Amino acid sequence: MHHDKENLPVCEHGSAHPSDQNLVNNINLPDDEHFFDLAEFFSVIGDSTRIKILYLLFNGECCVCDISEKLGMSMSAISHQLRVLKNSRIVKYRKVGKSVLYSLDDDHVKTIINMGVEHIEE
Amino acid sequence: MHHDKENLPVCEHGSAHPSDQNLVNNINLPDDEHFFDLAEFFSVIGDSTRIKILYLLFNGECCVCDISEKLGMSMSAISHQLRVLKNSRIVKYRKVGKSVLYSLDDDHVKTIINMGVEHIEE
DNA sequence: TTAACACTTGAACAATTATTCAACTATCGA
DNA sequence: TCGATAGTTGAATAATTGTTCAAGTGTTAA
Repeated sequence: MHHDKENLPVCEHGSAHPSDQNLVNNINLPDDEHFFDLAEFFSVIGDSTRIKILYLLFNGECCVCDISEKLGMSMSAISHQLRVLKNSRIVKYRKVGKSVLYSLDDDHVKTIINMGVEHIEE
Repeated sequence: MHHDKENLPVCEHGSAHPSDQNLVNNINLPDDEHFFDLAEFFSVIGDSTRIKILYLLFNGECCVCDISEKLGMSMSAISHQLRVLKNSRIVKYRKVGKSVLYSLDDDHVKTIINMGVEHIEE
């Protein structure tokens, strides 16, 4: 769809790959779905609002109202983002009276985000 | 800019927060810049094409041409994405003759991506 | 039952972004 | 020098996406 095989360049790997065994040609990639799912997971974390929400949830479960108040954003905006997090099974929820309490579904995410912090702080 | 404080709901935390010490109010958030940088880092990883490129680079340095060929995409598209990865200091490069060899700048990223794999595989 | 509250949802709009295309630089071999 | 190769870059386009707005659901207290 977005590419014509005939127009691809043919690299001769002159000085870069001196031997016959070209490393990159020996790699077989996992299927596209694997990369798509992986990219989707990281792009869900890759949003300021959603990272802030997760940061709040590091301290325990929290209702939509409190998150909204703390982040200074509308409940609608937060609710939309919580749905994205829920669909990726990063957060879960339970209903208590009028409130819906959200919490992390998995401690994994906390570890991954903390590694991200280490990277940007170099 | 995108929010009117007066319109925010005032949550009474009835059954959800029985005690006086409302947990969420005691959390003080890092500044926006911190979350912005963190989100940007994850969104750079959160793209199929860029994850594929990084996957190839897990095996060592590679020229733009080979990446382009292996992923079945134009050199221009790959070059654009390599720039994004370079700007986030996720990859580095060196020039050898006509080629430009890219490689991971940091083993950190490999670990983070592998943790992402663990998450999506549950 | 009524009103207020907590939250969700779909549509619309604005902003971001990935790829393509065309033009460009730089290096190498002849 | 000339042509071919490897790569970069800016503009344009199409697709995705975050927030707002308005209207909805369901629960609770009066």
